Amino acid sequence: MFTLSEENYLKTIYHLGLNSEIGVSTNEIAKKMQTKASSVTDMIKKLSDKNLVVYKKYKGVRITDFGRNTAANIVRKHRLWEVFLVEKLNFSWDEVHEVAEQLEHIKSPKLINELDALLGFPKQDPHGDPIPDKEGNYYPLEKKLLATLGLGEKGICVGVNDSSSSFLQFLDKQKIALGNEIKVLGKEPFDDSIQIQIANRELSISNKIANNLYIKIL
Amino acid sequence: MFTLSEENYLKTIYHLGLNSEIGVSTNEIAKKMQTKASSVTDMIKKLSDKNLVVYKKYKGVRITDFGRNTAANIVRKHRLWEVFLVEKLNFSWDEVHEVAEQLEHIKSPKLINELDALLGFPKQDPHGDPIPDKEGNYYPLEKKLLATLGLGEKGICVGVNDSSSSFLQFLDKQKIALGNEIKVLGKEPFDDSIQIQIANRELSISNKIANNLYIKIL
DNA sequence: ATTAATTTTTAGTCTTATCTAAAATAATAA
DNA sequence: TTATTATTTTAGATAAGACTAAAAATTAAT
Repeated sequence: MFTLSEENYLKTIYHLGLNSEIGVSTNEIAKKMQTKASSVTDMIKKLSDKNLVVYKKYKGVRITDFGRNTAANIVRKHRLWEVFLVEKLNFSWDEVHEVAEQLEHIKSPKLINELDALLGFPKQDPHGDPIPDKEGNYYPLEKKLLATLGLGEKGICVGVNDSSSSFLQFLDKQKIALGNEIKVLGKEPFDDSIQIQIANRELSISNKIANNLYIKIL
Repeated sequence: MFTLSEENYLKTIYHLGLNSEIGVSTNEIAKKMQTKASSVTDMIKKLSDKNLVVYKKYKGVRITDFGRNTAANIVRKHRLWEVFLVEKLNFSWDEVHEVAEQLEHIKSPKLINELDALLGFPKQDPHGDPIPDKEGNYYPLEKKLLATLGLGEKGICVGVNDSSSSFLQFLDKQKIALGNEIKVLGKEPFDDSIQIQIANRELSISNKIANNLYIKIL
């Protein structure tokens, strides 16, 4: 199978390539992985030898169908473990990532299928991100950034764009959780802040926050 | 912290040293780890540098208090994961070892403490082996090998000596499980087999089996 | 108490995954 | 279009963990 390092590089290439038609550049990968471009070139060759990516010198990499499938399976494991940690082990949503980064590399098909069943076959992780099925397919929710909603629009909080601890902890402090209903009461042109109603409270939300919260329109 | 390899060597040294006063030999470790004596010597030096073992050239190693504590913590994780796999994920007791070997290296104190709570703070793993507490202490059950019981003696099946898949699958097939009450009906001098009563059935058990089943005397 | 056999260690090599520095290629600007 | 800048690759080095073969130390046997 694949080494820890190979899996981590593949996952990064998978995420970086999701919304782009062209290849993923060496520097992009290096930045995301906090490593050097030369290390990336080395690893890319290994991934290419294993048919996980297609590599053309100086032209970046593109993931293959096999690679995409393999990566989606790692993402599936990561997100299922995140659900487990929150639902069964009382982790908060800002604590799960680091541990899931370790757990996603455990090799046992039975383990992950049984875990899926134990959790009731969840479709989203604690941050609202979709969990791929066994075939690597997933169905992203229809969602918009809070910042793009118009005055008076209503929706349900379904995910975050930024999963950093500081952002998630901010949401906890403001008692904003996935599933909450939100209505836009006002938009302030001066600083692009937004006034919202959430669970019978009124809050003023900065533009930065509004650009990192996903809403499903009702 | 410690690498995967360091943890695996330490665990082996811990287990090999449990019932002996003298040091553990290089060859013993190599045999158990399925590796070469020279690799063991290399690793022993690393463990010694990290104060996990005391090493004297040609004299084998002894684990330190710090090493014993570290090893017991890995064993604690291994056995808690085994309980989880059996109790929550429908693994059978012959399937758990391989996966637990991976899971035992996950680093997260919160994870293991919450897992312990989720499982109801179990004291034994699915094979009847004791689970060390956070301080590395554990309390082995008073137990005897079935082969050593006298005629008419009764007890409860509390553990296995051999955890190989083939032995565990044999027990499953014979419907012998931990917790079952067993009574010795007869002992056959010719082949040292034993006649037992278990859950209203009578069985003839070979000496080899009887030497791998632990019984708590009633 | 030497010799022989076994165990353990050392020395040197290999692979994986990293890095730095330099060379090669591609992209951009004058 | 040529020169400059940025990106990417290559070459060579390093560290961890493993191996083989040979040397050294210990143990066993005559």
